[in-house]
Amino acid sequence: MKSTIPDDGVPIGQTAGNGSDRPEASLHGEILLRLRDYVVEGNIPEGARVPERQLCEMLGISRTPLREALKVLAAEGLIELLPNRGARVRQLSQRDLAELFDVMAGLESLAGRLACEAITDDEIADIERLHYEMYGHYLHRDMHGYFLANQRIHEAIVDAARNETLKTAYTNFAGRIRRVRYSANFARKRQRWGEAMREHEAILDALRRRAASELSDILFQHLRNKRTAAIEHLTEAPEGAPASPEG
Amino acid sequence: MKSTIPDDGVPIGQTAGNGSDRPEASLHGEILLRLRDYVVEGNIPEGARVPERQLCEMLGISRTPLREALKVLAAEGLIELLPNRGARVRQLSQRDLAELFDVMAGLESLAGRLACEAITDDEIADIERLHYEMYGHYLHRDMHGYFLANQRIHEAIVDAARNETLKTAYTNFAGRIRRVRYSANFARKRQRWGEAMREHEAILDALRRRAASELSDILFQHLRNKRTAAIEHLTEAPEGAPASPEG
DNA sequence: ATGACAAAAAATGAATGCAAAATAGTTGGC
DNA sequence: GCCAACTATTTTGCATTCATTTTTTGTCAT
Repeated sequence: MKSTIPDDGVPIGQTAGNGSDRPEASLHGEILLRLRDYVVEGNIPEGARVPERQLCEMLGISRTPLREALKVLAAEGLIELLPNRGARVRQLSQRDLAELFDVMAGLESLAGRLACEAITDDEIADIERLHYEMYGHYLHRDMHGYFLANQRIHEAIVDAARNETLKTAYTNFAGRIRRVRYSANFARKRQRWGEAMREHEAILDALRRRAASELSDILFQHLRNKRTAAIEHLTEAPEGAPASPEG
Repeated sequence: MKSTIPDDGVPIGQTAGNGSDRPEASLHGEILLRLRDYVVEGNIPEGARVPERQLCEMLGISRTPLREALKVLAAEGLIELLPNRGARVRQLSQRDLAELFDVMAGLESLAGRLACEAITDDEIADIERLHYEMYGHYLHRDMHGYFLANQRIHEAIVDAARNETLKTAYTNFAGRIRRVRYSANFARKRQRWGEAMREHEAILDALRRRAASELSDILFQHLRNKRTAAIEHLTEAPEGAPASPEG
């Protein structure tokens, strides 16, 4: 059965939709990137089993590099590896979600604190522009645009912290809750939107004054509120959630 | 100097000094734990190349599970994998160190904030006991005891945050700077010791009052001061530098 | 008909084998 | 005598193969 995978099947460079713009030499690295995206984007239902063989055929590689990639994804917290029972997409309990949001809040809070030490006026101006852009989306009730602008603002703050280690960790955690995060934003009632806008104004204000502790507080609270909204949302519509809390 | 290392060398179960108390079924998991400890404890000089073959013989396993473990350690940031050029123990630049300390500061700061929401009086009492124990070590100039008590206090705060995700991340980052962290504590001049004690008192005070934002600030500043001390220390005595490659 | 047991099938974990790349060692040219 | 190019050895990356473990399926007994 094995050799039925001809070379012409799916050569490595194919990277469907991925674009070959990412500089990754080794096969396992390539696989890692593709698999991570594949999982993060939600192509596999939560808790679903991920058969190695099937993925191998899909990616056109042997099991060795795939298993290496799986180990890394497990270390990142995206999937879990049950001994002798294969890989499953990690299912986030409500508790897990709450924890992740809090950690994200802590990281952004830290980013804000550090940003106050290093941010330039130009960077603040950039964030202001994003803020007004977001405000425009808010007025037009453009949910998607608002979401993107919002994300870019938070990214800009993390960038301004000038801490690659922080940014890497932030990106990692963000990946874990990406799906939920997005759908959680849809959960925003009008009222919460308004609150969020006011919070963002406060963020900008503190940033302009380089008030580190204050900004840290505001950012944490801002993310905390998002967390609440997200969890309420999932409680109401437990789409991918495990109905029975396991702990 | 070919391999010529007979099979009778070191069977897997040997786990010298490790003790088999850790519940890890799979071989690669066992390997991962042992390798991580091995690296964290500084058995391999920074920046040194780590040939797979050699590690395999040392651990008595084949390359496959070892390579899986290496990939995970690379994802954790302990080592780095150069394409086609093997694994090296990651060498932390001063910048990396500064970044890591800041992230640790952010995580502890977050831990303190969260702890204020959930900590019990008993837990605070525990921390108080640790504090007085630490004070005793301080008075007796017992550096090692002080270091351990100090570490336990910070751990207790992280535990009190009741956030497993945070704890995992904290442990991971702590592992990356463990060596430096320890030697950095030796760097403490008398004066810094006194300061640290006062900071710890402030931490306890804020914790008793459940003053989340305040505690968050104090913890961040406390770690920031440690960071400064550590980096100054390394600047004066760059011990871990790659004086002589392993050849 | 249902449950338990057993054998077959499939999947996972680890080892080995092979091709390509890198490093070391050597030779040849200037 | 020194540097460059070429060859040999080592090392890495991936595929394949082997050995367990799990899961499924089929049979039998109650």
